[in-house]
Amino acid sequence: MSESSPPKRAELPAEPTQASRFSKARTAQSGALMEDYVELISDLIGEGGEARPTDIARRLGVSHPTAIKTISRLKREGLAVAKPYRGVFLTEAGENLAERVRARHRVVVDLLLAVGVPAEAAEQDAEGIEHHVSDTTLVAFGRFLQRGR
Amino acid sequence: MSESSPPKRAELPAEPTQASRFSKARTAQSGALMEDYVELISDLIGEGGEARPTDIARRLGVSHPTAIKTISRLKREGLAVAKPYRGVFLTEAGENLAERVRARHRVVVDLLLAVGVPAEAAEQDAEGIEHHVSDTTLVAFGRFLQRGR
DNA sequence: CTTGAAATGTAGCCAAGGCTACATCTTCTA
DNA sequence: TAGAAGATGTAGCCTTGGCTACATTTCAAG
Repeated sequence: MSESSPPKRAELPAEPTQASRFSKARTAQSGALMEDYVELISDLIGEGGEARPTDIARRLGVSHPTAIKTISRLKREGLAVAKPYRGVFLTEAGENLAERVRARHRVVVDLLLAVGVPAEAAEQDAEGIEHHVSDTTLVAFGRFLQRGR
Repeated sequence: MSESSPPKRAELPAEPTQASRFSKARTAQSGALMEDYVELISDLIGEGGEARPTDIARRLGVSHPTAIKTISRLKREGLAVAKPYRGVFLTEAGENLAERVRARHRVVVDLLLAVGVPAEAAEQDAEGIEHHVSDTTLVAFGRFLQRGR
C-alpha cells in the first residue's frame, strides 16, 4: 500500500490516549459489582456471623435470583465459597479484596467530606465513585487528608 | 398474617437506605455511556465540523459496530440525529447534555488536581468518576475550588 | 413429627454493550 | 469515469446484570 497518499478527509490523530482512558473507565466499572458484593458479604458476616443470599439481595436492592447468580460468579472467580442452602463465605482472596475495598471507601468518603460535600451526598456518591479511584489517586487523597488534620 | 411471631433468625433491619444507594450508583452508571458519546460528538463537531461513527469508535476505543449501535440508542432517546452515511449531529437536548457533561468533567478534573492528584491520573480517573458526581457534590466541588483560589 | 412459611435455587426472559464477519455505499484518485 | 479503499451498515453471537415465575429445601412451631 502506497504511503504517499494524503489523508482523504479530516484525519484525526487517532489518540490512543483518550481511547484507553475510556476503556479503562469501562473495565473498572465491570469489577465494581464484585467489589460491592464482597464488601457486603464481609460486613454481613461481621454483623451477624453469616451472609445469606436473601440479606445480600435486600441490602443491594436486587432480587434474590440476581444475587444468587452474582454469587455464582464470585465462586467462579475464587472470591467466595458456598454450599447449597448454607451461607456464603469469602475465600482468602475475597477477604483481602473486601479489606481493600473497605479502606478505599473510607478514604473516598472522608475526602468528599473534607472538601465540603454534605454527609448524605458523600455516602451516596462514594458508592459509585470509589470504583473508579486508582491507586495513584487514592494515595493523593490520603496525603490530602493527612495535610488537612 | 400474625404480627406476633418473633423473628426466626437474625432479622436485619432491611435498610432501604443502603439499597437505594447501590441502586442509584448502578443507574447512574447506565447513563454514563450516553454521556460519553454525547460529549465526544459535540467535541468532534467542534473540532472538525462533523462526527463520523468511525472517529467516534476510534476515540472511544470500541469497534465501529458498537459505536453505531449506541448511536441508534442516542437517536432513539432523542439526543442525536443522523441520516445513513451522513454524520451524526446532536439535538437541542443532546447539546444541552453535552454542555453539562463537559462542565462537570472540568470541575471534577480541577478538584482532583486541587487535592493533589497527578495530572495523568486526574484525567484518567475523572472519566469514570464524573458520572457518579451528583449535583450536590458538584456544587460542593465548585465551592471548594472557589475557596482555594 | 408434621407442616407451612421463608429461604434457596432453577429456568428462561430481557436490554445493554461488547465483538467478528460480511455486505453495501461513497468518494478519491488515477 | 471506473475502481479500490475506506466508511458505513447489518447480522448474529457473547457476557453481564437485571427480572419473574416456579420448584425445592430448611427449619421452627405447633
